[in-house]
Amino acid sequence: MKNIEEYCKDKNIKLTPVRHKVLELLQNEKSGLGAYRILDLLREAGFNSQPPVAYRALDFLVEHGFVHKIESQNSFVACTDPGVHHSPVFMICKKCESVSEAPTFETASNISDALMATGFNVEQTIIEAEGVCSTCSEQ
Amino acid sequence: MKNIEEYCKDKNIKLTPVRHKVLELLQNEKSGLGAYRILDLLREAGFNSQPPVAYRALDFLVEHGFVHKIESQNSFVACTDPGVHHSPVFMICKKCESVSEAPTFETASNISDALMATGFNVEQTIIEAEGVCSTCSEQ
DNA sequence: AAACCTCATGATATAATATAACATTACATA
DNA sequence: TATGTAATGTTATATTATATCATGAGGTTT
Repeated sequence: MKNIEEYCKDKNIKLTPVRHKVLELLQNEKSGLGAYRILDLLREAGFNSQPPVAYRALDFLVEHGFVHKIESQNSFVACTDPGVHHSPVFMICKKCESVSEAPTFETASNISDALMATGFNVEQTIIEAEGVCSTCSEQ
Repeated sequence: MKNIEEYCKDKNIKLTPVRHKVLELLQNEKSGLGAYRILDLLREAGFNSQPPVAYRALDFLVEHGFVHKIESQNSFVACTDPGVHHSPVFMICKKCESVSEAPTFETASNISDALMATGFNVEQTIIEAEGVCSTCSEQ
């Protein structure tokens, strides 16, 4: 969080209270949070709680790479490596519902390369793996 | 389609009229279709048009691998290789909106392997690439 | 044939996710 | 001060998806 605050100050990006709060909420969660769950938590924290409030904050955070959207869940998670451009790969545990970002693999960019070779010009990849995390597997 | 019809007959899977129609609609489209767009098309074709009708048909088709869901669009596309178990990789063109299924790459299963190596037990992968297709790139 | 089971469909309502549109405020700076 | 830009407030509505209970269609058992 400190890093992000500095990054924003440096780049003159406005991490306003509501944006800061949403980011904080996401950083405190291992699972993805839906926009309306975030909205509830904002309300509890004393913020205005109309849907656009949450969606705007999320748009901002996603746009700046501080948060990722998990497409298969319509949920959001904090980025574990903000500021560094990357193609995230997510591991979604169906037992404990944790969502974790895999350390960047060559294989992620290999997919892009393979698709590029077919003539398709990749701009962004969405990669989400569903399964059981190591902790849950051990039990 | 013929193949799927035979496959269903063989396995005693019921490809009812509404399911058949939804599959046909998707096979005639290069883009993904949303459930409510499908619903409209069903209505035009004289079918009952309440939401559960479309969702049930889609659930069935997805379950049997005849159709895939495009998570980043909440849309659906016909599978280009039905009956064969695979981890699809989609290429989504943001110009012409076409969605095409990439020929199966080693790299898709490499991702699984790499994640498995970290202890995460992959059961399913969702891989969607956004960009510009070869046809649109040439223009 | 009657009773029964299972799966599919019909029908209504509502939940969950997301955005459009326009008004207002806050702050930087010309 | 006034003017521009970005952020926030506010209301309404669009879009996507599911819960629930009723009805029907087709086999299977007795």
